[in-house]
Formats: sequence, C-alpha cells, structure tokens
Amino acid sequence: MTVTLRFAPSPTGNIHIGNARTALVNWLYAKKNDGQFILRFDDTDVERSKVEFAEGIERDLRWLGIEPDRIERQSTRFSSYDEAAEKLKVKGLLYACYETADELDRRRKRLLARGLPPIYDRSGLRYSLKEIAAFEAEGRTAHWRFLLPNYEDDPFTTKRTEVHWDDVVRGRQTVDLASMSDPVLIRGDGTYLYTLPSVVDDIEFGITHIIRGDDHVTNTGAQIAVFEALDAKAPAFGHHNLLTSADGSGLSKRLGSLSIANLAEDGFEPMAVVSLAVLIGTSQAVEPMKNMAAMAARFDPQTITKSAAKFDMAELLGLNKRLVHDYSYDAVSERLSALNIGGGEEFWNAVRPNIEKVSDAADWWAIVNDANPVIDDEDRDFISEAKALLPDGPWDGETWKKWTALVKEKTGRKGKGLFMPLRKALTGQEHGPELATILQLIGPEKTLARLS
RNA sequence: GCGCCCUUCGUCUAGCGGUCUAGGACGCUGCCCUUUCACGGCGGAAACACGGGUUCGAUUCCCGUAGGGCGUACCA
Repeated sequence: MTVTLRFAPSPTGNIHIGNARTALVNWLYAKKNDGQFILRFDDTDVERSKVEFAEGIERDLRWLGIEPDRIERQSTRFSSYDEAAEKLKVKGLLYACYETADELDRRRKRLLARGLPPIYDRSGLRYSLKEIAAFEAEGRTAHWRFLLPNYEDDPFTTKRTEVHWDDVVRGRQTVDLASMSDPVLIRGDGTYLYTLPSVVDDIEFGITHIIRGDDHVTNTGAQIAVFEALDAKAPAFGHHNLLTSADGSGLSKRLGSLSIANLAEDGFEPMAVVSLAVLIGTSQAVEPMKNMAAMAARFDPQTITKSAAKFDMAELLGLNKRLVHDYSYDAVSERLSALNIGGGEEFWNAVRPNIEKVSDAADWWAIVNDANPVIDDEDRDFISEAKALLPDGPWDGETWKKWTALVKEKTGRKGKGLFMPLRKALTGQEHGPELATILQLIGPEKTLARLS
C-alpha cells in the first residue's frame, strides 16, 4: 500500500507558520517513504471558503517547496458524504437531536456549575414520536450526532469506551470516549461539520497516515470510532506539538505577520522558514537545510517533542542569514538583477557576509551609488591628506591596497585608526563589506567627492 | 470546573536509577584570523520548577504543589 498523506486546510484564510509546520511534516513523511501527498481543501463551508484563499494556500505551499501529487476539494464530494451519513443512520449510529444552541449552552453551564464535565446526555435518543412532531411543528430541524461506541449497558461486553492507538510521534495514546459528547456530524441546516467528510475522504483516498497538531488528540479518539463505524480501518495517526509565540501565548491567536505570504514578502528564504518550522520543537539542532532533499533526509517524526515550543522571529532571521552567507553568485544573480542590483559577482561576494536577507544587498548597492559620507572633526585633516594620496593608475581591485599602503606610510596611521575613518567617509557606515571591492565599484569621481 | 499532555542553560533540547562535577544546537561572550567592522575558526559562561516519598543512590520512579499547552462547539 502506498504511503499516502494529506494536508487539509479550510480555504478561509492564509496559512501561517503553524499550518506550514503541519503541511511540511506530512509532505516530508510522504517524501521520505516514496509516498503520495494530497492537498485537500476542506471547503464544505461554502459561505466562508474562498477561491482566493485556496489559490493563496497552493501558492504558499509551492513557495515552501511542497508540490502536491493531487488536489481535491470537499465541495465536489457531497454525494459521498450523504452516502456515508445514510449508512450510519441505517446502523443507528447517527441520531437526530433537536436542542437549540442556546439550550445546549445552558445545559453545559449547568453541568459545569455542578463540577461535572459538560457532556451531552443523549436525550436525542429518548425523544418520543410526539416530542419529535412537536419540534418539527415548531420549525426546528434536526442536527445529527454520532453515537460514540459505549457499551457500558451491554452485559456481554466489558466497558469499552477507551480508544487506543500507537501515535507516530507520541507513542501509545488513550482517549476515553466516555469523557466527551457525541460529536455533531450534521448541522441543523443540513451542512456537514468537518469530521464526517474528513473521515470519508481519508477512507476513499486511501490515506495511510494522518499527522496533525496535538490539539486534535481527543478528536482522534472520536474519529477512529467513525472510521470503524464505516467499516474502515483507521489510518496511523501522529500528533506534533504546537508552536507558541515568544511570550508563550498560543501562536494561532496572533499571527498577523507570520503568514507564509508575509514571510515571503519580507524576503525570507523558503528553506529558512522550512528549516525552522520542521526542526523547532524537536531534539534536532535547528540548522538551515539547503533544500528539501536534505530536509527530508533529516526529518524524523520520532524526534518531535511533546511540549509546546516557542517560535522566535529572531531565530528565523538567524537561519536566513546563515543560508544567505552561503549563496553563490549563480544562485542569486537573477534575483539581484530583478532588484536592480549591479556590481556582479564581486559585489555579491563582498556583500553577502554582511547581509541577513538577499534583498539587503540593495542597501549596499545604494551605498555604492550614493552615500552620505561621515567624517568626524578629528579625522578631517587625515581624510584630506588621504584624498591627496589617491593613486593615479588604473582604478581596479588593487587600488584600495595601493592607496591605503601610501596613506599608512605618510600618516603613520594603521589598523582601526587608518581604516575606520576611510570606511565612514566612503560608505557612511561603521561596518560593511570588504572595502577593496566597494572602492572599486564606487569609482574615482564619487570617491573624490566623498572625501571632501 | 473537569480531562489529557508537558516542566533540564535566555531559546530548541539529550538524558529513559549510579556513565551527570548534566551533553548538543542557536543566542551571548573571549581569543585567533583579517593592516578596520563583518564573515570564518577555536574556547568560555550558562539549566535539572518546588515539596514530600521510594531506594544504598535520584535529573531519571511515585505522590502532591506551582506553572504552561491542549481539549471540553451545530469551529477546524
């Protein structure tokens, strides 16, 4: 059986770093096992689902390096869900309930107030025909709940409300179905909640592994029961830890700037984002991976920790920086010209150790073309002396060396005292790329101008 | 409220009773390299949440406390 995984976002917004982590983990798991990866849009909520978001998600995944083998949309598959629902009804595992949302809410609060877990009491199972007729007459429509397996009343079986599975990342897991309400599968307006469509698709698409955030572990217990109710074998499950922001709050709450689209726009390298998203919260060193193949080779779901990990923007920037410092000119030449950055290979090689993002090269290119010289008062005489000593010969990569040797000899300055004033006069900065290259690119006219 | 999970350097973590004077990575810092800064190389500082047990011996096992995450929806 082909290992098959899926990433199943709702196209109701942009994906962020947390979603990317889930997508990546599934993709890498498939990749590592020569398997298939399906992008499945959970767009059963026709109201909130938007094509733009679906397109955005596809674009963001591709940017990260994820190429889906297959793309599916739940909005085209309602007949399968209807069929499954019918099957469950026939089996008596899907029952009609008529409580309103308000009523349910009151009941929950009442139970809570008594210190009891707010579990639905299955009163839907006990309506009389008369009561049902009354509800219908009132104009209420039924929502449908899945009857979780619970044979406590059955004298022939021992208590069976616990579901177990061997989690791909967390090891053996147990969920007690008795501690949760029968999940609503179909809303009062006839639309589906995500549970049933998800399970039906997982069965029909031959999904072998589902890896998702650990906010789903309880859910998984119920979902395994639904798989079994539909006479299917549940796939293997894995639950990765969640990311929190640096201040410890749940990441999903404040993600504005952490959408993948924003990170791309801000000039981050895809592999920096991928490396952090995949490696953080694992026992592995968070290092920049050069490409997906290297990432797949490194990826190991067993190394994922059980506790929440803090996502730190500074760490992403550090990873990006290390990646960029390693880029050859060939790797970035197209992007440089797209940014109108000239200077060729020499410029890139001089500049790359000083930048964090490729786009930062633009700042240095701007400085080559136009800078505000900084000349401290105590260096004024020194700078004019240096200006007079600029060599006459050809202006090339050797000019800097010849010039500074002369200046050193005449002024007696050396080291920092020699170089820092020149750097500041030429670039207006206290740090920066190799001056031999920068001087050459600045050219004689601008150099003379900046030294006065 | 209840349930599940978690708690080791600033951060991500290794550790599964003696190997721990607790290891790695990032960050921080020192030195070296470079006639400057950065880059790079080599070092250094830096942690077992707290309280009880169990044991000859607890970072490691058990209980409790505190803190955190998640769940407890006609959200996904």
